Amino acid sequence: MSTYSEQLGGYTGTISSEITETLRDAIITGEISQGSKLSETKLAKDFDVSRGPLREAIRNLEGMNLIVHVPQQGARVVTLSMELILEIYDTREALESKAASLAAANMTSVEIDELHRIIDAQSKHMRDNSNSYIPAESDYDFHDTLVRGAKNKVIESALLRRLYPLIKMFRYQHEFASTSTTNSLQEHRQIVYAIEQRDTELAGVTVKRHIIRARDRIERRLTSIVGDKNTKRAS
Amino acid sequence: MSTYSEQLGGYTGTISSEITETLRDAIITGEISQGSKLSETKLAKDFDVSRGPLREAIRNLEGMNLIVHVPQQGARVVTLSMELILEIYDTREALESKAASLAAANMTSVEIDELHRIIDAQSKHMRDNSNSYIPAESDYDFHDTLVRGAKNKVIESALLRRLYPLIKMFRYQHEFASTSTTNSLQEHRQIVYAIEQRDTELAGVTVKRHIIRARDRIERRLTSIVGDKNTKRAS
DNA sequence: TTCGCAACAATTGTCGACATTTTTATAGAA
DNA sequence: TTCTATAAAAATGTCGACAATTGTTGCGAA
Repeated sequence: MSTYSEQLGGYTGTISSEITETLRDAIITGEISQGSKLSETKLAKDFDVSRGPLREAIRNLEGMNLIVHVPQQGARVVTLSMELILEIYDTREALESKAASLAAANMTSVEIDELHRIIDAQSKHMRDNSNSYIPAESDYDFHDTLVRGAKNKVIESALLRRLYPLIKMFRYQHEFASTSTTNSLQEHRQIVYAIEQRDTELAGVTVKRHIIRARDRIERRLTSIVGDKNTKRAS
Repeated sequence: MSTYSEQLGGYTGTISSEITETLRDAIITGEISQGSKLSETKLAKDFDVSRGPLREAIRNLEGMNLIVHVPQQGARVVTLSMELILEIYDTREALESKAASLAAANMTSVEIDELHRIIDAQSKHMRDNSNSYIPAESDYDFHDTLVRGAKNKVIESALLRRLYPLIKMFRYQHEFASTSTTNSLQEHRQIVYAIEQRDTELAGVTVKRHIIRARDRIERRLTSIVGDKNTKRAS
């Protein structure tokens, strides 16, 4: 649950760090709704702390792209428009496919074993609950491990710290919590295969396709609801 | 000079914003040296302000990846190891090639004209000062315009706000301020051509190659100085 | 000498109050 | 009614002081 907040943010002990995590979860789950204003004075009263740590927490959330802070106007929870979601997935496509290439070159055998364990668990889960979905947490585990395996701290923070929170927020609130079943698992297997072969190019294109497919599913699903907004797309 | 800080950060009037810009420039130029500690109390005295705005400024700089902040330990200026520089360029390769693809699809003709103007200026500059280098500012203008043309705010902030400051810092302090001459200009022309043709794929690979070449130049130059550290590479 | 512990100094975290700006509410004129 | 202008209210920005943690220094014991 608090996996990446401990490893990446390094939050320890401080009040602002606890508030950061609490607010983060509240935003991701939608308990604090999209677009709503985060009043410093009000939140300070709610948490019974001074405004100092609260401002720090807001800054932290801004670093996760979960809120947008406008000087002298305050902070608002990000609004997940369809346009933004697609932009996020385009960005993820670029970063995570590169991460996969690097992972194929740099992952240790121990880390590859970890990928196998995750996939096996997913496989078992689907045998047990026939034709079920991959649990969201397990899917995150897979991608987390993949990204960390790239051994590139810049890509890692761009993805795990700045992009994934938004993706989690979207999935949670749109009940995309479950990724599609058989196909995704098969794609995960292909990814691990490519990495195992140390085939950097194959790993890259396989992950790229994996994410493009997710993006397209989302686009189809959202357009069927929202109607036909103009969407831009390339490559 | 303060182009992107006004447009992206939206810093207006506040003390913390001014301090942010001052410190940013001091870090980029090396006036504050890499790895040095940023003491809140000391800096607050230097700027003659309280520690509040200063902490905000430090957070802003953290968002630009220019400093690393460790809770209960303070903030340090980032250290541009060769490893980090190469990671930055790998990340840039992934993001900016994608940005180019999107730009080929989404750029307006006005923006394409802007690219032409920049290139023409670079061309003129090289005719006038025979066999000179492209000025750093002009090179940034080109890439800024390209990235903005993608019409993807997520990629835009990842590049302009979080990655470019580091690149500027590196170039400035290593006197890479000037990019290589004839080749780079020719590559810029190829990029604009691909965008003009609305060829998303070509635009992507052209930019990718452009950045890979820059990365390789840096790697060769740094390894020749530092010696032979193990470097990882894929694709 | 080297290690460990205690007292001290320095730094970061937190707080409450004041200053300034933004927003809202109200009143008056077109 | 609608718009503008003014005043009140609320929110953010900033400050100085205190609390808690970290890092350092110096002494004494093994």
